[in-house]
Amino acid sequence: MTTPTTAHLLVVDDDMEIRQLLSDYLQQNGYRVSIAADGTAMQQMLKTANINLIILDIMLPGKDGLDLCRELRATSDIPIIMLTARGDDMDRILGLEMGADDYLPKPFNPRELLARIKGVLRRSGTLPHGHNHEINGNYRFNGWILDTSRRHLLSPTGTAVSLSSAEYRLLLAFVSHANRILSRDQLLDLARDRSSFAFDRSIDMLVSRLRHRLQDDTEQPEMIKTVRGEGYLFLPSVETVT
Amino acid sequence: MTTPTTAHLLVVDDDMEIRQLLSDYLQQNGYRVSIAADGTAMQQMLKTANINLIILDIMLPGKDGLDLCRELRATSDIPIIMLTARGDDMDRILGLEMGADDYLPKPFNPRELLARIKGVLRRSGTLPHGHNHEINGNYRFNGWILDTSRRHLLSPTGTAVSLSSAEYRLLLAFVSHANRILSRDQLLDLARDRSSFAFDRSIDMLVSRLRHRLQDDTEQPEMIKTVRGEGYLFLPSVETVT
DNA sequence: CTTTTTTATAACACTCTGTAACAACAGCTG
DNA sequence: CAGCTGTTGTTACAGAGTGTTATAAAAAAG
Repeated sequence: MTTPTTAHLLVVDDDMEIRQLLSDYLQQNGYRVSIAADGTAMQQMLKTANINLIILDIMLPGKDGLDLCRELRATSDIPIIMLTARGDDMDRILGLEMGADDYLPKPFNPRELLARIKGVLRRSGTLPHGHNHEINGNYRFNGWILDTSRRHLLSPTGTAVSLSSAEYRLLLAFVSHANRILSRDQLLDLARDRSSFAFDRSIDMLVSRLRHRLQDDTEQPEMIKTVRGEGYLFLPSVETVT
Repeated sequence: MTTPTTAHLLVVDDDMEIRQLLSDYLQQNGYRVSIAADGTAMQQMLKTANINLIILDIMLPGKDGLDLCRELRATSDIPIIMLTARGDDMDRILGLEMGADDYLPKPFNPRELLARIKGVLRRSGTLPHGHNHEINGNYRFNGWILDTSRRHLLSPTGTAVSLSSAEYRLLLAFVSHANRILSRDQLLDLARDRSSFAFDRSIDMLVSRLRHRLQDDTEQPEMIKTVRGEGYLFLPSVETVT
């Protein structure tokens, strides 16, 4: 590898040998690498280090990788590459759309892992980690502009649309997690006031109000699509503007 | 279920009633089933029969299920599904660490047990399974376009056709496994909501609804053809578009 | 040709979602 | 402080989505 990189990876696998092997290999290729044996160790690591990408084995003792992946997605946009056993039920896993950014069946060629890591980091724009509400600037989608400094929405025709504070937080959650199915619980985590413990159906109401602001049709949505039994999906491709 | 299988299961449970109930139910669903009341009977059975999968109650007189599981793992790779009391996460964790392949809390829906059995057998490489979904991109067939990022369908004339979630998942299963006969069970695995354990006949209904969306004639199908006794076949050649 | 098996679909039951209406509450104004 | 305004969660109910049952039609078997 010619280009130096400073990305910090976290390898989560219960097999010590694999953990060490991957860690060594990735370090040789210029990455900073931390390791964790299970979900709790992973959460611990995420608190103390600024992780750019997680490599997550789907088979883990206790909570499995799918659960962890879903939980992570509730609060974070850190890219995830899932490792699965070959011959495993990949169809099912992919169908679940847990929000992993890529999948790699074991056993794999280490160079392929490297390629995927590069690809995922490139696609994610190597965003800084953390909760969602940190970007200072504007988001643009379908001609609309969400102004995060003024907490303000501009329609494609340029007129200002006022948003209540809950509507703003919800829209921010959507634009910063676009093209991914978000469950009601995840949306509550992302959009609600810390102090409130709302019934998760209250998100429906908020979505309805936000759709109305965006003049989005429920039946043929251009922006917020309902995925029955799973949650909501923000369709437009979102551009961050500074 | 209709697909024949020759897997040989061993049910280990000290409760005679449960043993008999499970045995009957699993046999009705095409499995060969043997039973054992405790660890010694289990070991005896393993010597005399070629068992493909063990369903093991964690609560047993004498040596309990965890011990048996660990002993088995010392000498054998036979897949194990553990049955335990609901809500006991400790058991689940211990079971998985001891090498169980899956875990099912009692009381359970018998169909869920069937689903787990199928899943474990497939993962263990005993049964074949299909290829992978593409994660991103669109599919084109007969002029139709399935847009996976927006989860909707465009007709040859360019009009948007809305699909329900289940219809979308079924169509995705078809286009990503085109020109292959897919059994009802396979389609259920690929298309069902992960929390539901439906009868395989419910696929018929879904196919019927999807055909209607695609304006496909049942008698002279251009897309979804029925293969009597085997399942369904997606006829068009599918092109993946990015 | 009759019987049996399998499939297509209508009808139904049940679940999930959209939203109107209302209640509770906060902030503002006079 | 009363009264107004806007926000936000809850309740209620209509309507859409989905699995099951029932039944007729089609295909295979006898």
